[in-house]
Amino acid sequence: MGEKSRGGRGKDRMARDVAPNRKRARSRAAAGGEKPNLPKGMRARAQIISAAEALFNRQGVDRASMRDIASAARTQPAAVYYYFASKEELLWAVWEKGGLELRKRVSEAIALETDPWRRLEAACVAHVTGLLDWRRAVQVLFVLPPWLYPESIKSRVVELRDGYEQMFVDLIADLPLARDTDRRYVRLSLIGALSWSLFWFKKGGDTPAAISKKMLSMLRAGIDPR
Amino acid sequence: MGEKSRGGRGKDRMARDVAPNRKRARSRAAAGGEKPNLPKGMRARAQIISAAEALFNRQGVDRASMRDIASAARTQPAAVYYYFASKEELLWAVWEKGGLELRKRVSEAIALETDPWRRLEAACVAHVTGLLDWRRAVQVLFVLPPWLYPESIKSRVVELRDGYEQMFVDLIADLPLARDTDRRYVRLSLIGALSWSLFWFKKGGDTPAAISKKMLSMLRAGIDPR
DNA sequence: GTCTATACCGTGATAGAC
DNA sequence: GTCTATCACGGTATAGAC
Repeated sequence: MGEKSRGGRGKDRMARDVAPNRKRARSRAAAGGEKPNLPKGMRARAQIISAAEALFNRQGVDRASMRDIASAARTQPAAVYYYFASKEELLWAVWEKGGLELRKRVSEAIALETDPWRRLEAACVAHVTGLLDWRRAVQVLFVLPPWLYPESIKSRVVELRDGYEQMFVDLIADLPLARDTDRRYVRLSLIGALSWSLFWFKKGGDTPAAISKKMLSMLRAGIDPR
Repeated sequence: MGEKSRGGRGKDRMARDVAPNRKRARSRAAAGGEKPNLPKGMRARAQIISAAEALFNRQGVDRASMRDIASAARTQPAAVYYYFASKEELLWAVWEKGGLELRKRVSEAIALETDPWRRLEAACVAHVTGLLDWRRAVQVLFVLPPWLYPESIKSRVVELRDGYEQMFVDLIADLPLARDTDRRYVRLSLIGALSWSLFWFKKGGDTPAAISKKMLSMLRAGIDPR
């Protein structure tokens, strides 16, 4: 996908931005009924995102073909291209959805606490729980190395991730630490240790919540008995 | 690559194992001259692995085509297939080389130390230094989530990684810790935090060695001043 | 908005001359 | 051992009827 544009005809027609779903939900929304069943277009769109989410995760972005995605969403490839200008845009839609969802989870989790350490713990639990909740999009976002982000959506992805991490920056800023503690490294260590669980987690072992709590408490107390 | 076998004709012809390079280096080696310039075959083989290493890392395994690899190695695609039965076998060769190399680095680093904490620190430094040393194969190995390992080489890859991690298991077993410390989590936290640096490291900031030392000392001492 | 049909082309892999 | 030529497949994307 990146700069290569394999398949498809011609050279680079990726950056087009079709966005047909701008003024969605007119008739029904304007008429009063707000949520009940989504306006047709949005329903299909959501289904496609959901199917893509699952396939991107299971097979990796490159191996999941638009044909497969369409088929899993019970539509035709052409329908997918009606909603998304390209595979990269579809990927962005998946990531955005997942990122915002994870962000919301964390943000709701910390809203319930006031003590800085407990707030951070709640955030960690939400982070890992969200990540490990199988079949969800966030994984791909967190697991793909940044230098492989498709060029056309890179800036948006980076912004999304930065926004997410900012929550942790703030949480760690509130901790009562020694003056010379490097809070940046606290964050990087913590997020690294937690997120790495993606690579080794197996169902049947410790729960995501248990993992987070153990790791945070280790980092908090240290492991050297001195 | 995984279970899908896209491209290529027919269905599944991947698991073949050609290995023409079994009894390499006869004439010259038997004749006495051991190292000077490698027997032709090995030289070409090494060049291909090296090119693949770079491309797999830069573009991701799926986007790096055998054509590109051949071209970067200044050969023809068919020549690549002379040395490697399939792309997956080439990937394995790259990973094996990188994994063994990293292992060697760590193992040499700890040989110089006797104190358990210093040994661990040396290992961490070697680990991160090896990982962040740009253009090197280990990255792909560490960055690709295990569920995306190609089926045909999965067991070998897992074995390679396990062997590597075992060194850390041993190092951590030697630490003088409180009886109730969960050493498994020490390892997972540490390797996670360290390896995650792949995702955020930028040249110009802290060196790999500095990163490792900071992270280890944080985990060792804890961050809560109490 | 959705479907059928298809264009175009890069991919992994092979055959067979040399 | 290496090269030329090519195969068959399936990739992304599109055109145009409905």
